[in-house]
Amino acid sequence: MPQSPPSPHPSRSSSRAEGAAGLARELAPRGAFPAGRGGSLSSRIVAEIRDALFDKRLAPGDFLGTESDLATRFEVSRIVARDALRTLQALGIAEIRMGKGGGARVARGNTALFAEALAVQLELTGVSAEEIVDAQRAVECLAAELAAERATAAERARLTELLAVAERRIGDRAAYTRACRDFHIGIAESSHNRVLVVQLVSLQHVPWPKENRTLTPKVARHIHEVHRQLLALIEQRDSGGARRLMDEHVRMIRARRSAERDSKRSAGRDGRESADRDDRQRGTSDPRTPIEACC
Amino acid sequence: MPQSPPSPHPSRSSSRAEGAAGLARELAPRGAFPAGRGGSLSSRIVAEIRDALFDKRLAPGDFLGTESDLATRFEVSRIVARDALRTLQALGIAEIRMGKGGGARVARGNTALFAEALAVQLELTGVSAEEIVDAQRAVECLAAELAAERATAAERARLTELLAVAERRIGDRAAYTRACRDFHIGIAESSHNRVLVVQLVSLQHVPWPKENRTLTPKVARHIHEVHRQLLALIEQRDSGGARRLMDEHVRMIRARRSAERDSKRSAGRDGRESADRDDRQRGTSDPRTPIEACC
DNA sequence: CTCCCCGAAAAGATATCATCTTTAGTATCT
DNA sequence: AGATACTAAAGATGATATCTTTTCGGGGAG
Repeated sequence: MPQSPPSPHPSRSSSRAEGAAGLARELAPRGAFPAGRGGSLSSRIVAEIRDALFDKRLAPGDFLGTESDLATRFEVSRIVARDALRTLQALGIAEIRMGKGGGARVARGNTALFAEALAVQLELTGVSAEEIVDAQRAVECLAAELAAERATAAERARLTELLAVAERRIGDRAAYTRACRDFHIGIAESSHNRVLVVQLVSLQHVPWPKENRTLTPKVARHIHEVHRQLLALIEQRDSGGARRLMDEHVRMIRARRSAERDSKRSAGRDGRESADRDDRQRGTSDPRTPIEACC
Repeated sequence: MPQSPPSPHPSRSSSRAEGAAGLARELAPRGAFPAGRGGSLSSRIVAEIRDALFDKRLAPGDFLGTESDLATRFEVSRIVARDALRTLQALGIAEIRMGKGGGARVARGNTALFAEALAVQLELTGVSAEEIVDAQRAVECLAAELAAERATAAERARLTELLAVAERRIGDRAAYTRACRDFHIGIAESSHNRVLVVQLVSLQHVPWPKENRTLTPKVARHIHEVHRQLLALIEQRDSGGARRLMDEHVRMIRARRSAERDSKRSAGRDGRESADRDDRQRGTSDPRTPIEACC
């Protein structure tokens, strides 16, 4: 049944032909699992491809083959290859396209996907809002410190722009919260450390976007002032000062959140303002107050 | 140490019957996607279950059903249910068991799985060792600070024990590195912040364990002395001091790693370096210098 | 240049067999 | 009679084969 998998079009789509040709020797099942050491067939394919990635025999953008290709290459059925691709896709390793010229390719880094993975894990672990905000403090303090040391002129200009955008949003709670979050992420990006960016985005992804009730215009103006000072410290390359101010800033956010949570709890069920559509049967002592994206 | 907030042991069979019954009404496809808003059928099932998790209609340990159950409930074929379960499994949301009484259940938080997901993303993004160590600094500094504030007597005793174990391992590089890593993780656990623990474990999972050439007994004794001081500061509840010392400690680790990397490069024989076509970020730096678990 | 058609490939469905795992039940030994 | 060990059945995933449907891309006709 296998209908000539190799060498479809030697001339056109060079990247694809080249990638597929390379894979034929790079990705072939090495050692030919004799008495199958591990679990399922699909998990072996996943392990094989992941190892190839870590060994740099695969790089983002490389063509992995179609379902049929992989099935032929690993001598399994198409469903097994499909299972493996589903897993690789969920892990963010593979991107799959339908239709002619489609197939699986090694994905580029996908921050959003990873952020969701972290969110899931934190949810499953059942962490509290305080734990998340504290971790945010860890990440953002260092981000501010490094941004002060390393931000380029272009990045400083961008932060200035983000700050100006946020100022215009004061008054609109949702919009200001978003602008505020973008400013914080901009600082993380200016740190030239992508790990910090990923961690920060993840943590801000955990709490679903919600209304921020204590974010009055007065509070927003105070936050804006702090952000202005923060940017000034970064422009002065005062890494210690930026770090301290950010520390204080996030501590304040934490305190406001805790207060908000407590007031909500004590206020009880007076006005049915919570847009939660169903009262959770499980939630007697919900440890997880929904918190907002940034400020 | 706090693990699994609710649901200690749901006594299996009851949990299953009850869970399945509950799901019948909790997890049924709501709204009946008329003209399906997006994506494949399996991705809708995944989204449905993930949303149920974030909405707290599902909790770790809940029974999700067998492949056939899901196929029936969502009115799709078993293949689609299977695809969805593959994805949920890869995302760490579901655990799947074979055999009688098997099926899919909502997973407990799985740090190892998540750590690997982070490793994959960092690999795909192509981050440098420096970025990782810097992020480690962010996490560990706050961990030390919070540990000083919150560590219980039992946790302080455990740290003392871990330190003693490490001292006995001086001389054996691999064993000392492991013991050292355990001490650092112990500090993170003493912070009572599971997010920090997850982040730290993830970052230490990224670089695969390797030899640490500059970890001579002399260096190890110096590290041990720093650790001893760190523990003393934690026992004195000097959070600021603990944070500063940890900061300095990780900076030193970073410096040692960079020096190691540089010496390796200058002494290095060739390198099939240029084979990588996409020149990674930030100039030259060899993107993945193998770095060690902890010290 | 646009529209339509065709082919490649994933998405989905159905049927069937293989394998694993738990449970129950029986037989045997003490 | 009771405890242990072996065996069989049931329930579930794992895997294969063979289809139809949907989606995407490209090339050709108007």
